[in-house]
Amino acid sequence: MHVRTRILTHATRLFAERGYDGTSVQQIADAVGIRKPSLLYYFKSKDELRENVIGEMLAHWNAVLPSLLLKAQREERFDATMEALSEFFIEDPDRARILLREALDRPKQLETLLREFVRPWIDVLREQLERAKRRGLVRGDVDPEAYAIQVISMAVSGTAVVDSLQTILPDDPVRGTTRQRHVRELVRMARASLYTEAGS
Amino acid sequence: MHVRTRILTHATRLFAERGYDGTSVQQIADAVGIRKPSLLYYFKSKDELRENVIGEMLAHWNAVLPSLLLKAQREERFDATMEALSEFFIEDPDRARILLREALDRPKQLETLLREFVRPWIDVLREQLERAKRRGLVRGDVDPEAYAIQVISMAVSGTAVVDSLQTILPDDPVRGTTRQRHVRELVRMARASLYTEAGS
DNA sequence: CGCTTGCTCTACCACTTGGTAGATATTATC
DNA sequence: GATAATATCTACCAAGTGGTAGAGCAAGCG
Repeated sequence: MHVRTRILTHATRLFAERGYDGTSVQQIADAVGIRKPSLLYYFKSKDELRENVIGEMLAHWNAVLPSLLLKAQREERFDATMEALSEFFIEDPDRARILLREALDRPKQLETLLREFVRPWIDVLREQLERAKRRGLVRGDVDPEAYAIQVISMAVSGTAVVDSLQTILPDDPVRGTTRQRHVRELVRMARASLYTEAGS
Repeated sequence: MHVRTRILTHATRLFAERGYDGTSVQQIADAVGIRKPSLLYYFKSKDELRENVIGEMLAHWNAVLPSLLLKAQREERFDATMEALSEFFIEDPDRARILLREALDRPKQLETLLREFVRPWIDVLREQLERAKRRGLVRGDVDPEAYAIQVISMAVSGTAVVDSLQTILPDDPVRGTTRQRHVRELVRMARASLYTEAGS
């Protein structure tokens, strides 16, 4: 694996764990096993490194999501769309943590990214839901954009903070682990609040 | 207003906005209008200041929540319990932002605080829901703890990141502002996914 | 008055921060 | 083998970090 990639891997992990301001270039260099100026040879500033970490995540988003979402669209299963969206974060909690940190630290910049990378898919989902409403499959009082945001919120923040949840949502012999209980309830709520009797 | 209080106010605002690592003692002192050593006369380290900021929030939690929650309990309206919990954060977004930052930065410490300040109320809620399930008012497949966490997640993270949401959830002449749409959908989802036909 | 207590300040400290200059290797190309 | 491009290093920098020492000063009290 090339040095540049190794830097991105460790930077992603550390930014997710301690945040941008909580991580020094020195610590990242140490983790990779190189000197600080060597790191700054590949990324000429700490900020450029951060942009590339986010860029990598978004590239993966664009590579993975479309096929999942289009499949859900063909099958007219709207909750599957939401599951696919959530799966992206549940699969790697660091993605959720970095996204959440960006939302807190740089809300304006994040808005620009959301416009480009998330908005189009929300539009697709809205059209699906409006059609399904007319056929009586989906509740009439659903606000599609707000619904999508709430489900993604649950997936992102739940995934990001799962480490603090053990006390409140303990492992249970019949209900499963903290994470299993968490995801199962997310899916249950998303479905139950979306479909009419006819639609479910 | 006394100096100590003013320090706490500005520290809360700045920690919420830029995070603990992203805020220097100097910046807080500047905001208050005093010199750095004066600040450190009241709080003998930056970490002690952080602990007091969190302590203030938890004190307010303990002062405000119990009456709201017990009222909801007497009326047997479980969704009102969740609304009361959410209201605490929606009322002041800084609370949500600081809580979320603590969850990301210090998950283990937060777990201890949750055990003391949140767990008891979750237990109250669970008993309410189990009773209501037996009477057929609440869906049998609800996982009470997981449900509570999901609703709080939606309130906290939604409130914390509302500044990034304008693009995806724009103001709408008929549906209202971003925040109104967001809260309305939260309440709708919480209710719709909780009650049976008989219970709603 | 003299003395203490509470508060705010100036001046300073050791250390870390992000970043640069420039020498030195390593590798590929002719 | 000479040369050029790529990569990694040592040594350094100015600025900022959290924190301390201790002087000054005002108010309250005997």
